[in-house]
Amino acid sequence: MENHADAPDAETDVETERAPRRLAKHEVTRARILDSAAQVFHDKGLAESKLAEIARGAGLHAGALYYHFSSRDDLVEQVLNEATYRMEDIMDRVFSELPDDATVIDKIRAAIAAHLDYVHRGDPFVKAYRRIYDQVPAEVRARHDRFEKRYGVFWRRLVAEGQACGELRADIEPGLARMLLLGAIEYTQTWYTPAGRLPLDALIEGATRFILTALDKRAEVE
Amino acid sequence: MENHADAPDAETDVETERAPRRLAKHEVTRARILDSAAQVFHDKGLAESKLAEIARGAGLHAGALYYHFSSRDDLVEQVLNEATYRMEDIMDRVFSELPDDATVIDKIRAAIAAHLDYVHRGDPFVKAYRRIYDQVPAEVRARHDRFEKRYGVFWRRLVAEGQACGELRADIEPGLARMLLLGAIEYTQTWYTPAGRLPLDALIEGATRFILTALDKRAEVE
DNA sequence: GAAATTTTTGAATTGAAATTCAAAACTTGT
DNA sequence: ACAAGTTTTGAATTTCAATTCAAAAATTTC
Repeated sequence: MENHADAPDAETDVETERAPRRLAKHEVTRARILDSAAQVFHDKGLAESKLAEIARGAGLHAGALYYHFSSRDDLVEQVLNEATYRMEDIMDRVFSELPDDATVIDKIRAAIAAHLDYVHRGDPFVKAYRRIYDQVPAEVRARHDRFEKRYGVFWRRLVAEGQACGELRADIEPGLARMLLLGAIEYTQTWYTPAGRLPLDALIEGATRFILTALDKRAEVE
Repeated sequence: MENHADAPDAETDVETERAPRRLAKHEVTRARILDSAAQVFHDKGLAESKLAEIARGAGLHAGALYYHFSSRDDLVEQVLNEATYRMEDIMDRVFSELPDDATVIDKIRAAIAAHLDYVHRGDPFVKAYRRIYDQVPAEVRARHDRFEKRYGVFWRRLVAEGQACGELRADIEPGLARMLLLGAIEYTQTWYTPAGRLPLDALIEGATRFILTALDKRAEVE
């Protein structure tokens, strides 16, 4: 009995020896399972995602998953964790690349673009996260709220800062403004697909214009 | 179990011209099941909602549901339908009450207020709808999209009309503008609770200001 | 108020998918 | 190349909730 005959190319990397220590087999497999899970979660949502399919995507049978994860919920949680790390990374990177004299409006513009770009084009984990977040068992979600909160605070600070220095209108509470703009952005996940008639760049530009006009001090109408 | 303590004019059964006909028992029960389902769906999400619990909320056992609905998915679909139906109803009413010379901006203002009010002042169907919509089996969703689309078109027309007559800025595609503003509104359901520090009126006012500024011709900034 | 009809019950069945596990297949160190 | 450890298999088991159904209860009809 051959072990996975048709499974993903058993790549015998002789010269992959580089800086980082060669990963143990179980680490590689675990990563492959997580990748597959993120993909399936994103495509199907949580309820329709079967362990058998996730395993198949990783070149394994369902039973093998239990060598790496203690349960389905555990696997779900690890995917969420991984997504969280990556999203924080992304935001950090975006901000560290901004010039020192960037205005608040510049920062918001960059953050909107980064969010939309990663969510629609980027990392499968981030996509999966947004897709399944409100479907996960309450208990798992509770353990993740910490991160959610951090992301919310990040946006709220940005808005408050803009109001304080007069770039943004001050007649909408920062907390409220933040939720409204996040709503416009997050909701794109329910309707937008980059394959459609609207290119991602156009989405980003339109959304940025919409949100910045809503917030800009100079735009106050009444 | 006494079922009808209050039996109005029993004599006038023959004339069915005026009074709304007395509902058949199965109609009443069916409505009770739908109410209970909406409640449970909203509280627990789709995956965690068991038929037994829904039945209990309606004073029945799980098996009885099958007298009224052909399957769990059927029940889910009826809840979605009812929610959409109610939403449209409200919108119709709001518009029919507007003065004839109302501007597009007036109409949008009224629609935003109606949507938020309805959704947060407690119709369980609308709440349930937003909670479970992206968790329903693809097949159910597909059959339901027809309803969903009508509501979307309604908003899109409004925006397009406003652009055509010059009240709204024309540099954001009407379809896109509609989804962004709907996002800001719909997303409130994931974070807003009327019991919190922000009164519903303030939410409505803030959201209206945010959205109308984003769209108003006079607010164009760049 | 008895027969016919509608509705509900409660237990049994089904089904789908998660989980377990002993044996088999691999990998690694010496 | 062998032994000791690691990982995967594949079939069997468990779990849990949807579904079915015959009989009972409630309701309507005549």
